[in-house]
Amino acid sequence: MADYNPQAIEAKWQKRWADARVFETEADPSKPKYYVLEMLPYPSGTMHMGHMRNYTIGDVVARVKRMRGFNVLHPMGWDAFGLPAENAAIKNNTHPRVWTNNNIAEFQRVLRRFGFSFDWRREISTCEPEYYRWNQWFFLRMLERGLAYKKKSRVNWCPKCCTVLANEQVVNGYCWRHEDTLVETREIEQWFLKTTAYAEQLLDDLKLLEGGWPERVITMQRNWIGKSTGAKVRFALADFGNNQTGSVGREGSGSREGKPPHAEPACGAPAGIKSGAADTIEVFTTRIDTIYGASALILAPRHPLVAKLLAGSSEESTASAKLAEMQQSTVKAEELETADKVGFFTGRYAVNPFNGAEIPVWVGNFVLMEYGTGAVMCVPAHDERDFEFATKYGLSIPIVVQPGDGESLSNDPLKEAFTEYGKSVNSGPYSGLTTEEALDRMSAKAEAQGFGKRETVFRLKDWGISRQRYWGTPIPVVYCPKDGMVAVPDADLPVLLPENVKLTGEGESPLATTPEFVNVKCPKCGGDARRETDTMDTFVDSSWYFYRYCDPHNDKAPFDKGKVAYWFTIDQYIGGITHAILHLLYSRFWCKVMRDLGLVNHSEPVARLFTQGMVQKGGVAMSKSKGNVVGAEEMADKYGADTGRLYTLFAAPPEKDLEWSEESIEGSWRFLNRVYRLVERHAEAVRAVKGASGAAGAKAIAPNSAKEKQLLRKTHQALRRVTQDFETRWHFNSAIALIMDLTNEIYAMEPLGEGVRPEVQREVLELLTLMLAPMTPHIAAELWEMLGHEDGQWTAPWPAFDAELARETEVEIVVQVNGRVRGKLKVPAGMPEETVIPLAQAEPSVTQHLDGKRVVKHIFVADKLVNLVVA
RNA sequence: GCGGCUGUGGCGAAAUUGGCAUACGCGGUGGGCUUAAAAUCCACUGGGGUUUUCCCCGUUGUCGGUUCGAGUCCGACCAGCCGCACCA
Repeated sequence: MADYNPQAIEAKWQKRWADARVFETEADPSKPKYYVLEMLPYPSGTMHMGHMRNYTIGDVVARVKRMRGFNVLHPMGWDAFGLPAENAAIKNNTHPRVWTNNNIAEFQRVLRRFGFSFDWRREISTCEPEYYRWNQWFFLRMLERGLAYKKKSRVNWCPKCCTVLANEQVVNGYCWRHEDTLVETREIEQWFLKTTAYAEQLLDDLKLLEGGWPERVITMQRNWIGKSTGAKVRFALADFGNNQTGSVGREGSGSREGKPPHAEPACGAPAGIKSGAADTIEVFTTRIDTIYGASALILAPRHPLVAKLLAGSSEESTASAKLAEMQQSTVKAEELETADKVGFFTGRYAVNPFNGAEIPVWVGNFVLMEYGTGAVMCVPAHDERDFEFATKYGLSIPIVVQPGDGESLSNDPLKEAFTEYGKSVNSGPYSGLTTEEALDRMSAKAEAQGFGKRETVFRLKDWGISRQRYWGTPIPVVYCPKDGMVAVPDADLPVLLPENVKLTGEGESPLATTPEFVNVKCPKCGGDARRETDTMDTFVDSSWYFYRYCDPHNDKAPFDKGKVAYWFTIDQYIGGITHAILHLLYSRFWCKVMRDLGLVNHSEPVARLFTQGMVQKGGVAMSKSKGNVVGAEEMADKYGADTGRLYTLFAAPPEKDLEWSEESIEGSWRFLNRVYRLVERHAEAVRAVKGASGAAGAKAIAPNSAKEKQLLRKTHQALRRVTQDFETRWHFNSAIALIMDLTNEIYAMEPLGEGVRPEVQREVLELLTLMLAPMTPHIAAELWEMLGHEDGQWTAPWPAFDAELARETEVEIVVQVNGRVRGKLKVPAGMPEETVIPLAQAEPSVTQHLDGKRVVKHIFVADKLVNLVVA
């Protein structure tokens, strides 16, 4: 009799699984498939129990599905490019590839020690040319279709990373990697992928994900894409080019009162509208219906027209200083939140194309250059921000919408903006229309007259993928003095990342200082040319990696279409909520591009997404930088992988954060020991039983004593509920509780030798180990073997529970009086209402509560409850 | 401000359709085994009573509603966490 020795058992079974190639799968259209995937890790630091939780959840799903007869694809790989490798390499004076591959080796060792059922033949590493050449290939396809383009633009720049960041990588104005580093803006030429070309689809297709993705993630994506439908409207500038107007001395005082409102012109553009772009200001609005209430136009401080407007204006001298201050104001999120609205009058006026009113043109710090047109019309009565601004600067606040429901707004004074829909008033010919009608007709008018058009704008921006660092995929483009920008031909891929590069971590891209990389012959003319030296954002790597798993060693194409068609879509994707926007949005974009390239036939890559909670210690997520990690390897050394797996499944439901507790983990360890001792105690008797085992598919065993009956009933009841917990809901913690409970029940019936035949013992103990198999596969396999099975447990299907054996023959019925429990009744199951009610009324503990009262009504729930309602 | 999630014992948590709240585990207390300890096995662990295989009371953040019956459904509020945030 040996004690439970997890280290020996785990090593033994991991070897058996590898030797028997249990987890290796091939596409096979004759079998139902199941693709379960955990987000690929970035190989850095040490693997801790936070990582392990993620893979454990996926592994349970993979193993259950395998037992259920599915052909399961469950791969693993490495998100191997990225800045930390480069920074570590600089610090340690080594090469990023060496650092990365060391980490990969360690990560792999730890994952193997936990017995995760990965098909390791499909392992990918994104920093290998056999992988990243396909990043380049995709890039070229996008370039051909205008989905990749280069443009000079104001970009986010992290001074610590020394590189550009995507909008998605800026968190509250700080770098996503450096919480303490403010992102700067710089004007740089860089490459973009046109995610905006798919904005509408990315938004619409979220509907396909409902039910399969967490509502929260769908909402975050919807907000991020940020669709607004409205109209762009051009306002002509009044008197522009002539600074001798009567505007002096009337700054900021709303529209010019002296002029009578223009009558709606019968046809053609209102007076003053010219088609030239230089003297018009275009605004974007979702509420064109409120345009008669506009009392100013407000431009973003960085709006290109501002300087022109100020030149020679009456306000030039004072405004220029204010403008300069505004333009370099902070990007810090916390300060932006609380910042006051500030602005100044430009000295210029614009003409409202609907009524000809001249309204002042202002500059305001709250108007964003990045959204819409960088200019807004200020309608203080019907927009909160405009209201605040107008109140502060004394702009007029005309009411042009009244609430539909009787109560009407009045201007003496208006206390807050009315931003809802209602009825138009003071809006010329549109007065009396509902907001919806006014929106429609006024948009039509603007289009007919040519001074505006309906437009949809998105908050989503194109994805900036250029990075001025070394450790990433080279962008396959060459610049030739004669031919200009030339795409590298497919046949020349991959553009290899050179190995001998001086890494300084400063300023320029390291590739730019590597002549043997930069200097190249032009693919078109053969003359001297220079390579692009930017590398790709690593989110490119992870945008399509899960396709590569289907066909990881293909050197003719990113993947075989047939293989992908078999395995996709991903049935279950598992990862942290941190990737709710970045990775998942880019992946969805990539999928749609691939679909339009004819490579795949679906629009969404991931059918179901599960976001697991984090593992915390001391209330904060485990991370190396916080110094609160529980290393996965220490865990395996101390308790074994099975205990680690069991505990992370048991301590909290998978979607919830889990606070690590060294004390609680002892409970999981004790339980596995308890199961081990139980099986070991009866293994010899069980092995002596001849004939096929029940769990292996033979007919369920018939009990021939009360004790056997009870034991089998408890076992099959547990099996029924555990099956449900695995299949219909992911309640691993309650599944484990049920198995613990069953174990306790069996202990309470010891000695089993008295009154329980060995074949019944076998049935019960086999089912126990099969229920544990997906969660703690090593000990389950060992116990399975101890029970006399020589083939590995991996061939055993998930057992079916026997409804007949699970059926309760005697039930306890709760008797309530006026909803309060007053007694209990032990009766045979299935007893009818007319029999139970008199019994309930006769129950001594109940009669005292009926005492002299009349039962006016009774409720009967079969086998469960009686409620006597008394007056 | 907007959107979402979560509030259950000393702690982590359970409770499929509204039907015995607190399963399972941790921690705690007591006991068996042992020369002793560890390990292990057993019992108890919301409060109170007592005739202890029994009774009473309380209880799921707060207040109200629906219902024979609410942790669960509805409404309002409070607290905490997360996401978005001048998006025109």
